[in-house]
Amino acid sequence: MNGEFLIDRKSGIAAWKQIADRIARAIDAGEFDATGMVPPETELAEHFGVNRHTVRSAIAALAEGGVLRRVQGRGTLIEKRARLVYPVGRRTRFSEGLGRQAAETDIKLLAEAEETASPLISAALALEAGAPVIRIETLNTADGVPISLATHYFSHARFAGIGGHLAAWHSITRALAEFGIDDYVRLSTEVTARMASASEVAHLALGTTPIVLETLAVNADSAARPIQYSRTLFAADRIALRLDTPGG
Amino acid sequence: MNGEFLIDRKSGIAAWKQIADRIARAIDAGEFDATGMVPPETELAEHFGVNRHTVRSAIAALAEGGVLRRVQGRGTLIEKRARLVYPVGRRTRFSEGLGRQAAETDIKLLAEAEETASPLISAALALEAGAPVIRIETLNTADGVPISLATHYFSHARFAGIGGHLAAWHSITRALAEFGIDDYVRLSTEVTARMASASEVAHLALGTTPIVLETLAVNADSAARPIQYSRTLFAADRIALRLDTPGG
DNA sequence: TCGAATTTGTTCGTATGTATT
DNA sequence: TAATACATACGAACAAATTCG
Repeated sequence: MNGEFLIDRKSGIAAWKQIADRIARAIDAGEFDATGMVPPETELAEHFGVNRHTVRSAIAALAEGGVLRRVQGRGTLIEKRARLVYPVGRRTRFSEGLGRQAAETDIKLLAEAEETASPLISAALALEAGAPVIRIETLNTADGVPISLATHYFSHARFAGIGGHLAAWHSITRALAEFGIDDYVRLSTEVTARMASASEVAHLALGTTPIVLETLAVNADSAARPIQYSRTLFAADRIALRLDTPGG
Repeated sequence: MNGEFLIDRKSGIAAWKQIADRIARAIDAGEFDATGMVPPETELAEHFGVNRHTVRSAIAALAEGGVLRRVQGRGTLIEKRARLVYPVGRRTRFSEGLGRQAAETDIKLLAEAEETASPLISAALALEAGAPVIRIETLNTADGVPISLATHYFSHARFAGIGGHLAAWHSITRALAEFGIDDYVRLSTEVTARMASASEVAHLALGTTPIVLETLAVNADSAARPIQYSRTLFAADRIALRLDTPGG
């Protein structure tokens, strides 16, 4: 947490917010692991070149978000939360991905709708332009904690009624199995990051840093025919994507 | 760009900033591709439920960042800039990755230092705890545009003086070749996202959304011995990572 | 070429929020 | 708690440039 760059007063971001973000990032980087607590308010105030009131506002916001806990007379303690690692590879499945990191994972169906495919989606699914597709929105959780928010597209001609199967099975893999898909593989994954919208913040229960990792992925059946196009949002402060590139 | 979620007045983020972010994201999603311009200020003001001045502040920030261009009497035009796709896989090399997307790439040495390895780095490089390592900071550009900011760690025992070679060759691959490394492969990559620090914003020339994709990667020689541990930051609004999952 | 409509640019003033002392 | 400075946001009016019939 270097002090060479102080607070930008014209950034459109309040000073307390900037300080809260930097404290959160320093915690994330493990800078206070030795003590398990944040430096005293007076010290932070001097470090950032602001008044102690401002530091207190920052800490209050972090305490509100469950990142810190203030104890009068002792200091400001860090509530620990490990970042989960989500493997992305040829056989990516939400239900298996987190493995031992979570006791129980769940996929909840948020919405289902029939649409005509946009050019992007029809290309990804190898459908004719404007072909009917099923859009499915899911919230994926691990031990009750929201992990990701996904939008899936399937060909309507081939997967009519998949929403019902998903709602029953709580598993994409099993819902696809109802249509004779015994196995599927991931063809491609593209990752970007951005600020979350207000509704995404709400669904993913994002805290002080509403940043999401956005993945665009295409899955194919064993005959290499594309069957699923998905856009998935991960809470960036809760999840790291891991790409394993073994073999050779 | 739905209007159901308006502006959060208690978020610590100024209204103009929130609007700027949302306009930027709508542009990114291609919502204004039909006209190539943003709706008129009065319309945006009504849409977001704010005064026209506030919208103007948002647009001013985006214009400053080169996202928009205002023309009196005509409207506010979108400056197009395609997002580059950076492939990440078993044979990831910056000099080759962007391929036809850029005419010329360059790696500039920013700093070199000798350090003792942290537990994380010594584990990644299969070194003894506290072994001396070389830390190298580079700025990687494509056609003059900053793409990524990287910190690389190498064993000092094996790669003493690599900084000089890197400065001379402007290529990690060639610098490693000076030490007899004919080929190397990537073992793993971990991707997260976060807000950029002020110095990172400066190096990467980030605009209104100072979000970076952070990758942690380990490269190994042909004998599968780890030789390089790197942390790389990509400008999230300029780069998408493509995770290659070969085989099957 | 004219003129109305549209859209951005500018300048007042006022009120509120944020941060410091 | 109170005084102060500055950034933010709103409202109204008008100016200047562009478009289009």
